Amino acid sequence: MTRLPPLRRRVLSWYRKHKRDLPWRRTRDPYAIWVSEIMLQQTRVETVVPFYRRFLRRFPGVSSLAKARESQVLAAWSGLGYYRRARHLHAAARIVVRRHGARIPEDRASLLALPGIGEYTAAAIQSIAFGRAAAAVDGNVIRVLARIGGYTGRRDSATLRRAVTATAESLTRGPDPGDWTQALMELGATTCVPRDPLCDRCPAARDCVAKRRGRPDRFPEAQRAVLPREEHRVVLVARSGRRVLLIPDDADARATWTLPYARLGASSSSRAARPVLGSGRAALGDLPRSRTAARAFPYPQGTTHVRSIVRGSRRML
DNA sequence: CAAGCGTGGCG
DNA sequence: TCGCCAAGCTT
Repeated sequence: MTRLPPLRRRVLSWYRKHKRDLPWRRTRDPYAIWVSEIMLQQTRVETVVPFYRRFLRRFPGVSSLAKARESQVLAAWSGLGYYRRARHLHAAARIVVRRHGARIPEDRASLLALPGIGEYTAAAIQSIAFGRAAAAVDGNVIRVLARIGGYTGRRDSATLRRAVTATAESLTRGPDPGDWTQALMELGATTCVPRDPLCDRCPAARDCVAKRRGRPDRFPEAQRAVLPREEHRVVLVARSGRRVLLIPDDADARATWTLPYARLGASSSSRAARPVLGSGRAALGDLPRSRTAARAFPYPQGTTHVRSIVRGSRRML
């Protein structure tokens, strides 16, 4: 483990040379960094960028976000997915205004108390926005450190997570905690990628146990496969222009409803044609602007139908 | 702690 | 076309 500090230095200098120019790397505003971290949960950088720009234009600070109606926040989030993140972010903004005088808290406990902020996001905000040493362990970090350390176990196993977290915590100590947090994730996102990692340009190649053993792509072990499942229900569909209203026949207030794109023969690329319809008793949303989306949407202008809809979900094998 | 949550990209 | 996965959190 005496080799870890040189490893940290090499990865940091690699990051400064190769990091992507991303909008949230051009600010030190904790609110903006918070928004970026929430959007980036389970979502790729390239997907987030346009949403991040629009969202910050629409809600430039925590106070404007807190003042907005939830429906406005959801509208700005529409198309990004995982809509609970938007509800949590909005609720958290109101808490920050009320309880913290509209300043993003710096300490771990206060951050964790905000809806939508877990261990990873709290540590990411602490290090990136406030320069505090905190180990942000996300999927990238698990993969990168599992490979470097040669740790076995599945990506979501408690054992692997513990081993990685211990290593990550020992590595946080040192200069520039925020850059370090981002460096490790950047390495995972661009070089130490899940399949076919680019070891010949990796600053940690000489430290990497998985590479030494061969087949670094085998770390961490594969996740279990999942099966899709469909539920068919009856809903009322009303459309006016690009506005769409869904009223399900029963009130599962927590479900997010979309229309049955799969039955239209839609390919994965036109899954984007699904209107985002929020959740609850009645769900209101907009059709995407693209021509493909308009073609894939079978409900004519100005009419009302009763159709079946699909709720996609996942189940372990 | 497993399940559920949206969407897009890749081989 | 299909399966897997991606800057996780909540219940």
